[in-house]
Amino acid sequence: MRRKPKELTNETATARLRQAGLRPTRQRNELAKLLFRNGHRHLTAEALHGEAVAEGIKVSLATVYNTLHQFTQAGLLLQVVVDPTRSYFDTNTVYHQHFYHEDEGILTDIPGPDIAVDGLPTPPPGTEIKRVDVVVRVRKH
Amino acid sequence: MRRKPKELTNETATARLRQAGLRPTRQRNELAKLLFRNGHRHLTAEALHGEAVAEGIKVSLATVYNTLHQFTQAGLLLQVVVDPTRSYFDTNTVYHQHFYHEDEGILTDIPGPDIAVDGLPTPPPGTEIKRVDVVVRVRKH
DNA sequence: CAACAGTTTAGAATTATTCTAAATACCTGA
DNA sequence: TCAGGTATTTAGAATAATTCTAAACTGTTG
Ligand SMILES: [Mn+2]
Ligand SMILES: [Mn+2]
Ligand SMILES: [Zn+2]
Ligand SMILES: [Zn+2]
Repeated sequence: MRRKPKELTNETATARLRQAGLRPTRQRNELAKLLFRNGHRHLTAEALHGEAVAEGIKVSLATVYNTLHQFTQAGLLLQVVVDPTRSYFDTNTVYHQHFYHEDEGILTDIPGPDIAVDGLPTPPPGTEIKRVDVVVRVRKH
Repeated sequence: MRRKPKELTNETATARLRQAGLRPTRQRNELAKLLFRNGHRHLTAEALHGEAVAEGIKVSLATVYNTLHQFTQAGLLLQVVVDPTRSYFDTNTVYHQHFYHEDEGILTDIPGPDIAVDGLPTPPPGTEIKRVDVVVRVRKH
């Protein structure tokens, strides 16, 4: 049972960008390939930039930030807030929740059936719920 | 049914600091009085500093940061992470969850019986759950 | 009250992130 | 195919929250 390294071809990446309404540039293609090549990922802008540089992809940090935000707006990514010092982006855009490993600064998806949040009250008048985030903070013991 | 303005006396503040193992200085006393004078509060370092200055209390922003962290370590405050651009501190230290009003950048406690999170899996081996945070993000509609 | 450790502070430093505005790359219509 | 226009990229400056430094000050204790 080998995990197939679901490499994105340039064409697939381009198509995905187009249908998200984003012009497929070299940088966006490359970043999309890094982001979506294999399973779900949780990473920071710095981390993605480092990865790109390590693979010889020429892209500036500003573009990585721009791209992550554009992908987020387009629904290709989700931004996750767990640490006051940095932002994480999640390639898994279906509803799910997270473990945050405080020692290592690593986010992982909570597996299994979805977490249920019971006892949610009506939101304050004039407001609507946009999203419910659950973060389970764990530590090595 | 008037809400009594539960002002903290200097003595009460001092006592609270002592039993938290913190030396009761003028700045810590004043900040404690602002923080704990009336109901629960959710505020940023900048906000608390602004409030202090507005009331004529002489204290530097660095001290506000120091104090908020010391109070947090001592268990008098809880830090809440909901916005990647700033940290909130909560004077309500019993287990509870939050609404985050994204438009206004305001945190409020979720009232009523505690939220129940069902379906939490066992944490990854070698780790223990430190805290479960639920943030209900709301927006004006 | 002396003396020391703990605390405060101004200002510099750090870090993540955003902004600017100039150069470059896509895309479309001719 | 290509010119022209717009979107994108980028280096570097700017911003903003927060932390650090090291010198001055203050609470505590004997
Ligand atoms: Mn921050
Ligand atoms: Mn930040
Ligand atoms: Zn995830
Ligand atoms: Zn609260």
